Amino acid sequence: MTDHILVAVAWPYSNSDIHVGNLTGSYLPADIFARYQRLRGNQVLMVSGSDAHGTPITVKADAEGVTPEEIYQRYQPRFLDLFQRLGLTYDLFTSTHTENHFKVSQAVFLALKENGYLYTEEQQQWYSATLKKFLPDRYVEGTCYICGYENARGDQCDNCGNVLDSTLLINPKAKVDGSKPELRKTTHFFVDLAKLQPEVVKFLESRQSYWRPNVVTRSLGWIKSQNLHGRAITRDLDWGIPVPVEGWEDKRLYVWFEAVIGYLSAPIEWAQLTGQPDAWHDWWTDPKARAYYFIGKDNIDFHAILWPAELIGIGDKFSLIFEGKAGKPLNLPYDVPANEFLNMEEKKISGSRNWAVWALDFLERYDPDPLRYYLTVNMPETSDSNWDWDDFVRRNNNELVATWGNLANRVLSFAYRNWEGKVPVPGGASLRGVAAQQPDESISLLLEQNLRPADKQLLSQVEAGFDSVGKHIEAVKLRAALGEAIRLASEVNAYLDTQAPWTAIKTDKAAAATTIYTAIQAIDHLKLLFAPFLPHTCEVLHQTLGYDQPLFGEQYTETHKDALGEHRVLGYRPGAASGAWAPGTLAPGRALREPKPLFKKLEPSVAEEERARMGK
RNA sequence: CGCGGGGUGGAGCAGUGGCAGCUCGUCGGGCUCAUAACCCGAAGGUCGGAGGUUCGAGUCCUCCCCCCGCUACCA
Repeated sequence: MTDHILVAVAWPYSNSDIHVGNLTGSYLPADIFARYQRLRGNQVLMVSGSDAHGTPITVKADAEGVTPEEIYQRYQPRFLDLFQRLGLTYDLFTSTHTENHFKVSQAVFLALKENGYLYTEEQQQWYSATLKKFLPDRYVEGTCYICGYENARGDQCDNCGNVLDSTLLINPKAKVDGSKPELRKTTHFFVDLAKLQPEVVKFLESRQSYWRPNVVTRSLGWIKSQNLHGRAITRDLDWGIPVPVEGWEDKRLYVWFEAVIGYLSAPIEWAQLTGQPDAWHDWWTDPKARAYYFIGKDNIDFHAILWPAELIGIGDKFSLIFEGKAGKPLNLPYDVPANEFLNMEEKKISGSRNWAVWALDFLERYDPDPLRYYLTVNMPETSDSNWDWDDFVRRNNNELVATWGNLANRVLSFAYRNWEGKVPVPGGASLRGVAAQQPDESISLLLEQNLRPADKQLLSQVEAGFDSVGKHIEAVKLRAALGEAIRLASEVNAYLDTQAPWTAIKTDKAAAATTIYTAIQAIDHLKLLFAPFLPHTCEVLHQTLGYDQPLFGEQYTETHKDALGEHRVLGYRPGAASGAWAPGTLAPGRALREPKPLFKKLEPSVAEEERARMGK
């Protein structure tokens, strides 16, 4: 039975590079989960894209005197480059600045409107006569009406820290040209969250038994303490998605409302690009499909409350509006395994103050798998965690290199040297007498007759890992899952120490052959258990073990044109992917490729150098 | 104030009623195939504090203390 699994990953704002905190918060756990589900044989669709709209991008564009589009086009290729190098296997990583996303978002807006969940209301906002436009709160500065600080921002005072009502600012000035703005009335659409609240609460309560407490208790607590109230979903801007209502040409959909719709628009775009336009329904309207949203804790409200509210409000109207045929309701999130934050050397990561490890920069000096390893064993699954350079070096050297990398290296180089580059035959039968491609039955018989109790015991221990590691990944407990895999590697090291094939080979080569066969078989299993976490090195190991077909498929980038221009996307095609989450049987006599160490040991001085680089 | 998360041997964490565990580090020993890597053993904790429920409590209840978040174009 194969399941349809939507892996929905947080959409990065395309106004800044990605750092290790972003990675461990959402992108990396999503990829580990997706790779595991693919190995399990499930139908995975992992989607995301860059959030090209919203104030952060226009602020940066204005500061540099370029268009928001230019900002987005600058970061998009850097995202794609990073995700390929780190092996984040999005089936589609696109952007919100596509014709498809515009249409899907507008259809969602209209569905909510038709179902009676939207209403309009007048508010007052600052308007600049010189710029001839409304100013977002952040574009207005003035004197704080609470503490008297003269350079307070429209949305918050940096001096007293209070959140401000921008219309009360004293001596307001437009940030761009210093002109004095005036208050004008403007009308906006609001989504009636109060009306949706009972359904949202019901949805959250139905997930309470298995969601992380920091996600579900917090969301329920928040709703019950203050109740949901109407929230504006349009703004007076010119960058973004037009409001699909006559007379509203000067307004755009508010970015908080529109960006999450990417989880729906990206699967639709993916379906179109792969020539099966209806395929997105398998993940979105089949109630058996499960959707997992990988996000950081800052996004919990949007994914656990507001997005479900939008989906509930859409009802079954989306298909009717978007593709002109009656449809079914859209699936609500199955799980939202939000992570807490990763701190940097005990202090909060800050992109603007450059207190961060930038992912692309990191990959200039180190390999991707050690980064994936460290970020996984340190993943902030239950509380904030900490990036520490000493700890990075220690864990790389003492766990990744020593326990797992060294295990593969010591066994494979021993086998390669002593058995003519081949997998030894248990019981020590002559290599010439055993064809490398035997029928499975004769291999089973050979193993049954020649493996000793200790060998069989080790193999069944490691095979149990497919169950135990798998269960942890399914519950999105990735730290525990990887810890379990490392523990199993340690078991194999202990087994080797007991059997001491390096001694046996001098007196009883047959016994040594049985031991090394068993160890290689165990490594072949471990390779799969580690594969979701360490895909690059496991792929190399897979080849060293003599396989020709890769474990995973391949990533690619493409450029697509639509009415808005060009956008570059990242994709994934399974191709010759052959990995499966199940113990295989290693053929005795199979030719190995020359083994090389999978990981590099790092000098302890690395930690000092990296801290110096950060200016600490 | 309130709400949410967290407080477990030197460090980082797991553990929702039944002899307190894991990884790293430390100390001692073994091995020498391996990237001075691997294996075994030991020391080290009154599980933030106080009270309660129970035959039995990190684990449930009550109160208290401490840290983090709920504000930011800073994930």
